[in-house]
Amino acid sequence: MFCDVALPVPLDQAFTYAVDGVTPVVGARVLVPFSGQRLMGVVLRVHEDAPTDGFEIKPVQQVLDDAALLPDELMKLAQWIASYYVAPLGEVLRGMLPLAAEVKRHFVYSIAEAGRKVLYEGAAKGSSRRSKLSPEEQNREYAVLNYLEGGEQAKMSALRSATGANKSLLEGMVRKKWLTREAVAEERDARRLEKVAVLVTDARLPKLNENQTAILAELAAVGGRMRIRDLRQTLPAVPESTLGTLVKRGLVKIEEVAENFHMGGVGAHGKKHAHEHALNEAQMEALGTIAAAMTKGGFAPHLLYGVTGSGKTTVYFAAMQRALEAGKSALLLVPEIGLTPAMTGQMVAAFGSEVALLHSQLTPDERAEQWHRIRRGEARIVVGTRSAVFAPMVNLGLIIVDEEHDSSYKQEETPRYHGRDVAVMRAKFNDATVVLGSATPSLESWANAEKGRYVRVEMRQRVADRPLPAVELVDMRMEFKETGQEQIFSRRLIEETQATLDRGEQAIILLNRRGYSFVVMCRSCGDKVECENCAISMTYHKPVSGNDAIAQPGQRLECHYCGFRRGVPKVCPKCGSEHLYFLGAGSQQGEERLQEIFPAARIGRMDRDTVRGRSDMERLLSRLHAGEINLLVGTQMIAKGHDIHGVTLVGVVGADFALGLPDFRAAERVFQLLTQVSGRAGRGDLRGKVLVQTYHPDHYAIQFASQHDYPGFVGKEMNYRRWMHYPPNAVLANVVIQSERLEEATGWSSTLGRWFQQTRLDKVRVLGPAAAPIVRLKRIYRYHFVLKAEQRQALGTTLRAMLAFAETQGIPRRSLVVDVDPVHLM
DNA sequence: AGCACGCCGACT
DNA sequence: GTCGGCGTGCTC
Repeated sequence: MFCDVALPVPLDQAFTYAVDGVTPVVGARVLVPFSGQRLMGVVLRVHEDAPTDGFEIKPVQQVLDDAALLPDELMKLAQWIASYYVAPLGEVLRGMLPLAAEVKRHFVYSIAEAGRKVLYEGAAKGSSRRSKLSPEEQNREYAVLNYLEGGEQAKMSALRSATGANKSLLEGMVRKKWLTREAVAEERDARRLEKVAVLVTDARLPKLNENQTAILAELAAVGGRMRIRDLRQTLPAVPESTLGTLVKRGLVKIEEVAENFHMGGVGAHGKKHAHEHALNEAQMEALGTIAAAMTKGGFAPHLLYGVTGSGKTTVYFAAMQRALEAGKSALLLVPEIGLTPAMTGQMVAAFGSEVALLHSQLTPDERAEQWHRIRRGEARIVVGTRSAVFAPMVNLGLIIVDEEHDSSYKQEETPRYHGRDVAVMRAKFNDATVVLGSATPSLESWANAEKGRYVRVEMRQRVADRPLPAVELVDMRMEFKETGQEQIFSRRLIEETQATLDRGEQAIILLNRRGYSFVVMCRSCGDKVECENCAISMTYHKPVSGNDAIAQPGQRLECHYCGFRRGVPKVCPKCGSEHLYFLGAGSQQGEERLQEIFPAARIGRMDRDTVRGRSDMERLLSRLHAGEINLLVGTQMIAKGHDIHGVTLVGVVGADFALGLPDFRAAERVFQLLTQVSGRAGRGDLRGKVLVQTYHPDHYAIQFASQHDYPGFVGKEMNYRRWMHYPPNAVLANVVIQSERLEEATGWSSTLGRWFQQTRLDKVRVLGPAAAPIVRLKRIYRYHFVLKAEQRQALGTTLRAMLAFAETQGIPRRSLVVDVDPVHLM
């Protein structure tokens, strides 16, 4: 018997192993030897076709699961992703399994012939005397040989604690052939165990003392079993030994079970049981459509277009509740869990222990634990970020993708999948209902609804008939003409902010750049201070003292792409001039200016420098809710779904700079950002107002956003996309050729360019090669092609052919990044 | 990717 | 003769 195994290596193929022992099933994990390593892979096929090629067939070392760990539909989904995104299946599967934590990989060492010789013939002879190693290290080597003399294998950690040997010492001994080394990998159960006291029901009750009775009564009261930890808390007066006595007398037994997940750090605050709130008419209608689809069963994709404040979340809750009532499970995808603590808090409040949270801040153990809870059917409501789309749901009935337009659903490393699109495919494989929700749907989803592929559900009104905020545009060109100077904040914005604060209301101001100044420029040569590793201007971060800003880089210039930091140069690094000046205001400078303008305001800042984790976000938001902050400045983080009732003014500064970027999605991005941030205003009883400072007041993205006219925007933007053959009216792939050596990157690019020209491509247009918009990133030079096709199939065929050709040219696979449906072309 | 293997130059 | 640093090529 043989089995084909997908391994987490960047190779587009499966590997065949012999099975001599337990035969694994498809979807089970196996441990196999691979190029001197031991890797965990997933079985794709079990068969009896002896491979014909001349390679050696190694045996499977261990079968880790006796049943398929990945259900059939997830295996299918993995195959689809591998094919659609042109990614190695093994890497796709690795991304699906959280179980990396459960396989420990390490080396074991044992003594070899030469090592014994050294040991027996003594220190005086042989090469060791001439060794460069210090006497101390030589002694360690002997200690290692001594330790292993009996012929046992030992792990590095054991050798380290016994002899003080480190890795390089052991590796050196392997090279001298004193030791042999073998890769091992073993499974471990990532779940923590905890002890549970279980009442033995059929035991005859002997005479008991008070404490013993108390324990038995407590156990009986809660149904016969209880965690020992809880028991101790409930009966603090009863000594610990009493339980032991009961066990000895056969009245209670102790079981070890996998510990239940502890909801660390998520307060179950927020509106309790939001799903029970009365829905308004539009919400009822939306719920009705979704629920009907669930009842009917089968694949049913929906686009829920609801303006900001229309109460989409409430509909999600109610729909998930319906799924539970129908005995199904439901999956809610959100862009970033840490940024919407209210949503997760409400989920936990509403569904309690049925909820599992999956997000990037879980440790591998916690992730594995959640995964198993879901797989066992204990958690039927799952809330998570992108990769939660692979949660091993039991009886999945509903998938909701909140803020489906959000670009954080796109994974920017292999496999470069889009969480929203995978969610739709998953729903298809699972015969489930899928709901894509947004106030600003992506053009792709909108087009799918127009074509009738998705059912469109609309909620055009805010809850409680609150009006959408009035939007006023401030023409910054006029502002400059009239004031004669370049200021961050216009007179109108200052005036309105003052009025808002005077009324005792709150204002938030979006300043969509981090740091203090995002460009340091030389007046003499015009060059900007660039990162050493990237073709990117460095951002100036002003040091602050004392206040609540958290992340303060020690060096003041920072590259936002690779993290490189340096001091502010005294003179221009290129021409030596002393005339360096700082351009462009970021959120940090915005905060400083606002404090100058409004000395009495209680200002908070929300950006990646002040918000690192969920707790920072929660603290800022609760201060805002409590009114401790009445003026909040921040980057687009502030636009994400927060429901702050006291905010009546939203200011937008410099959000339109993106319109100047060479990016076909620029208008869409700006429209989304303006709409989302405007949606933060007027969510309470008071009417909201939005002031947008812009240099492009006539641009359609700005105009339609100011009129809250999504359909108008889409109409215009769709024309442009059609005209230019951009998605959703064409399919796109970005192919980046990268190398640390410029000559390689350009050489390979022109090789591929020639191939594209010579090959008669079927209905695929190739643009390039050209320098990527960021031509150097983290020391790597980048060139790219953009491929456009009418038909997706033609695109896939071309990409695969290109990869095959690249292989014949000796272009390493990892130097080619294939991005299907890219969200940006950087 | 990650590992083995081999070649080279430096050092003893 | 030994050691460590890379470039290359392969992985069932």
